[in-house]
Amino acid sequence: MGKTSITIKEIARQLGISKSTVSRALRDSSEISGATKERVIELARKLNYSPNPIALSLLKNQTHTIGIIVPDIDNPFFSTAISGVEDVAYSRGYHVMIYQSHESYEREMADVRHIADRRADGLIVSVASRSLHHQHFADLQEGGIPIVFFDRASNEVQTHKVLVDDYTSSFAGTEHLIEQGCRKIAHVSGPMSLAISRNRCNGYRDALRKHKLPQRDEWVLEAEYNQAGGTERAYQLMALRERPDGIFAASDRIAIGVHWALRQLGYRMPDDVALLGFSDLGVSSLLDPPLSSIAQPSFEMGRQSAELLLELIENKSTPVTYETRVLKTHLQVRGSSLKINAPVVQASAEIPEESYPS
Amino acid sequence: MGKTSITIKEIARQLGISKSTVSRALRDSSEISGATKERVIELARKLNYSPNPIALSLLKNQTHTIGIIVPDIDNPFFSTAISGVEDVAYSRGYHVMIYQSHESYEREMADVRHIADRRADGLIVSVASRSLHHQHFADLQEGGIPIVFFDRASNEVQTHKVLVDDYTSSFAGTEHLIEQGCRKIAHVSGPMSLAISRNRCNGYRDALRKHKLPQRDEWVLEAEYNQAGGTERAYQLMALRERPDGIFAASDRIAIGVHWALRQLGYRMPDDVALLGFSDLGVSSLLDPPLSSIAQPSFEMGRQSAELLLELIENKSTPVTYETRVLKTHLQVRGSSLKINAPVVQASAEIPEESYPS
DNA sequence: CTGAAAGCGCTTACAG
DNA sequence: CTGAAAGCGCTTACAG
Repeated sequence: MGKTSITIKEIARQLGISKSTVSRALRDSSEISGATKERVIELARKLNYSPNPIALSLLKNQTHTIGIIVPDIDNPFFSTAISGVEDVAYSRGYHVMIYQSHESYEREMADVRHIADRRADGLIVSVASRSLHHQHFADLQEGGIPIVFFDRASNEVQTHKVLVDDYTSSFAGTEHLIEQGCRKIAHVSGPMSLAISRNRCNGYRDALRKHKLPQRDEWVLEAEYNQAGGTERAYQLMALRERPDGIFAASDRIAIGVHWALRQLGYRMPDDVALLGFSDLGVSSLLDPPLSSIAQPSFEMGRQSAELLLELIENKSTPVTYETRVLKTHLQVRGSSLKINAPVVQASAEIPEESYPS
Repeated sequence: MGKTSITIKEIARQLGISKSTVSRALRDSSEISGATKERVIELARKLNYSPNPIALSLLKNQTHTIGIIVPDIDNPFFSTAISGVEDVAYSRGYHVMIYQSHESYEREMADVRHIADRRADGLIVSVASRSLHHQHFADLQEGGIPIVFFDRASNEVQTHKVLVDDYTSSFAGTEHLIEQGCRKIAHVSGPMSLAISRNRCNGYRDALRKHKLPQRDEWVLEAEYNQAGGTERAYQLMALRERPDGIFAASDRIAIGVHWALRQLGYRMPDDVALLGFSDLGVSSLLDPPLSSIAQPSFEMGRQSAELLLELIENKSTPVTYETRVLKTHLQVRGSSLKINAPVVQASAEIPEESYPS
C-alpha cells in the first residue's frame, strides 16, 4: 500500500541516465537530444508519471494556491462569488482553498494563520461582521502574501477591492419604495461594524431626506445578515405604534426573515407593507410574493477579485496605487414591492430568469 | 517584498547552534537540554517562526489535506455536508480542498487527477450524475489514496460508504401521500445512472404495489437534480390526460421546480396535487405552501465520512472489510402534502425549526 | 547533550 | 548534449 508515486529518479534508473537529464527532457529543454527526450517522455507516460508539486513548491517558494475566506459558504452570494474566483484561478493553474469565518473574529484570524502557515500565494476575503480589528490582514500582507477584498472590505488595509455601489443602489432602492407610495419606510440594516451596512443605511437615509419623508430611530434596526435577524426585527417593527408601510432590508437573507414574519403576522405584501432586499439570491424569486431586490453581480465580483489577486501575485513589485472596482447593481422589481395601482417604474412582469437555475 | 519566512537555519545562525538542535528543540525532543530548548523556543516565538508545511510534506509524503468532490457547492445539502467534513477534519489537523464536478464526467476526472497530482491524503466524494464509469476512482485508490463515498456511491469501487436508506424512506414517503388520499401518484426521479435515484424510484414503485395503486409509465419521469428539471417534468405530467394527484420528487431542488410550475398552472397544493420532496433543504419551508420533505442528516453524513476517511488514512493497512453506514431520515410533513380532512399521520403543525437558520 | 550528513523530489547553474 | 553537485526547509539515524 502507501502512495508510491514514481519519481524522476526511477525514470532515470530505468533508462540508465541521470536525473538531471530526465528533468530537462520532461521540461522540453532545448539542450537535450530529440532521441533522449522521446525515450524519457514515453516512459514517463507509460509509468503515469506526474511531478510532485510539493517538491516544486519547496523549490519555487510558490504554492499555486490561493485562499478565500467568506463568512458562510452556504450563502448563495458567496458560493457564486467563489465559483467566479475558481473560474479564473483554475484557468490560470491555481487551486482555491475555501475557508468560512462564520462571522467570527477568532475563526477569521485562525483562517488567516492557516493560510500563512500553508504558504498560500494570496488571499481573497470578505470580512466577518464580528471582526474587531483587521491587523491580521495587515500582518499577512506585510509577510508578503497579497490580499484582495470583495464585498466587505477593510478600510485599515490598503489593497485592491471589488465592491458594488452600496450607497447609490440603496438610495435608488429606497426611492423605488417611495415611488410605490410608501411613506413610512423602515430599514433593517446589517451590523454597523461593516462599511457595506453603513453605506446601505446612508443611502436609505438620504433618499428619505431628499423626499422629505419622516425618519424615526425606531425604524432603523440592526441585525446580523441572516434570516433569524430579519424575523426578529420585523416583529419589532410591526409592533410599533407607528408601523412602517415599507421595509428595506440590507440583504436578502434578512429580507427572507422579514417576509416570513410578515406572512405570519397576516400582513399582505406589497399593499400593507412593501419589501425590498439586497443581493437577489436565487430563492428570492420563489417566495410568495416574490421578493424585489437589488441584484449584485456576485460571479463577476469573484472573477475580478481573482484577476486582481493574480496580478499582485505574479508582479512581484508592489503596485504604486491600488484599485477599487465598483460594479453595477440593478433593481429587480417583483411582487413584494410592486403595487398595481402605483406608477410602474421598472417592472419586470415576465417570469424572472432566476427561477430556472441550470 | 516576497515571502521571506524565517527558517530553522536562521534561528540556528542567530543562536550559533546547529539546525539539528533547533529542529529537535522545537519538537521538544528529550535529548535537548532545557536551557537550549528555552532559548530556541523563545527566539522562534519572537521571530514568529512557523515550520514550512511544504518541507514537512515532502519529508513525510503526507499532506494533511483531504479533497472533497461534490456536484455543486451551492446545493445546501452538499454545503452542509462539507461543513460536517470540515468539522472533524480541522479538529484533527487536516485541511479540506473542495472541488465541484458540476455533474460532469470530464470535470470529475480532472478533479480526481488534480487530487492525485496534489498528493492529497484522501478523498470524499459524491459522484456526478453524468459519470459514465468510475475507473478514475479505482485508479486513485489503487495509487494508495483512500476514498469514502457519501450519498452518491459507486458500486464499482469497494470502500467505506455513508448513505441514507433511500429505498425505505421513499417507500414511507409514498405511503404518506397515499394516506393523504392520493391515488394517482407520479414520481420525478433523478438520473437513473445514480443508485440513489434507482433506490428512491423502487421505494415509490413498491409502495404503490403494496397498496395496489395504478402504476403508469408516463407518471415516472427522469430529470437532473435541479429546479429546471422539476419545472419541465411538472408541465409534462399535468398535461397528461390522466393527471396525477400526488407527486413525489426525488430531491427538493426538483420539488421546488415542480412547486413553481404547479403554482404557475393554477393548481392548489395539496388539494389538487400533493407534493413531497427529498432532503429537506432550508428553503423548502419558506415556500407557500411549505414543502413536505424527507429530511437527510447532511451535516452528520459529512462528519461520518470524514471519520471513516481519517481512519483509512491513519491506519496504513487496508481494512479487511469496508463499512457502509446507513443513516436515518425522517419525514417532515408540511403544507404541500398535508390535507386537513385526511387522517393526520406525523403532522408537525408548529413553526418548523428550519425557518430560523442561525 | 549536540553536530554533520543524508535524504524527501525536484531544478538549475556549473563543468565537461 | 549530459552529468555531478548544490540547494529549497525540514527530520532523523549515526557519531561523538
